[in-house]
Amino acid sequence: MNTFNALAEPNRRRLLEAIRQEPCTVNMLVSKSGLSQPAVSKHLRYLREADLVTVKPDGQKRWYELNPAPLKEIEAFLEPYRQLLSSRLDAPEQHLDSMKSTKTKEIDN
Amino acid sequence: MNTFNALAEPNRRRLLEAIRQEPCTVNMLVSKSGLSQPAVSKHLRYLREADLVTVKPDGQKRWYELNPAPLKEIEAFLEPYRQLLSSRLDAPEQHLDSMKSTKTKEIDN
DNA sequence: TAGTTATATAACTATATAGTTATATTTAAT
DNA sequence: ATTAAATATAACTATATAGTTATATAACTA
Repeated sequence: MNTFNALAEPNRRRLLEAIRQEPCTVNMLVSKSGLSQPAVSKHLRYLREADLVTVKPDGQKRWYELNPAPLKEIEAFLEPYRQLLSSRLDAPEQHLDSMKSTKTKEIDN
Repeated sequence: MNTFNALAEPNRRRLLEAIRQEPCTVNMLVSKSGLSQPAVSKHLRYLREADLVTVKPDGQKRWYELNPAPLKEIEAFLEPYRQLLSSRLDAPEQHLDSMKSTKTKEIDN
């Protein structure tokens, strides 16, 4: 599981958010997320595979901690888009191509 | 298709990269990517659904252009990780006591 | 020792999706 | 009018994966 895929799943992002705030055991994450224990364990496996978390065994508990390093890849990907984001973006919603429900195709070329 | 999912697929990231550099027609993207035309069209559909690209019809051609706005969501997600990235990252592997200063540790089980 | 707790994993189901080939649709060219 | 070109989509296959329930494993506890 790579970084992008690991972040693609919303529950996984939430789990990572929880782990970012403080190291968590599986049961803590079960409580915080409302997911079943196997579901959490499975997500944690993917997060481990993506190297986004590390595990510290402590008796029966496993403390999951954040490893933000792989997020550099996302940062790197986003980097070239950043100036476009800041220049184009702050101007509120210029993209008038919302021809979602209308068939009026505002084509000008 | 949401932003995270749209970026999860490597070919789709490559297509977006190409479109970022210059507006592209489908055939241009087929050439650049080596994917089949239906595969490209399918990826473009997801990118459209994620609002990451817009289309400008021009005769039989469709010019696909970048809309970076949805990337703000990724930026927002990454934001809280950014200081961790810069501080922890260069120094390899010592994130043991990252919670001892301000965090209340609420171990409840 | 027996039972309980914490976590992981196996087996399964259901869904999403990346690719394919074939075809439809629209526009351009003859 | 035909034909060709550009693109989209349908139908299909194969794979990944998010969830489930049941079970395995290891560590604690009485």
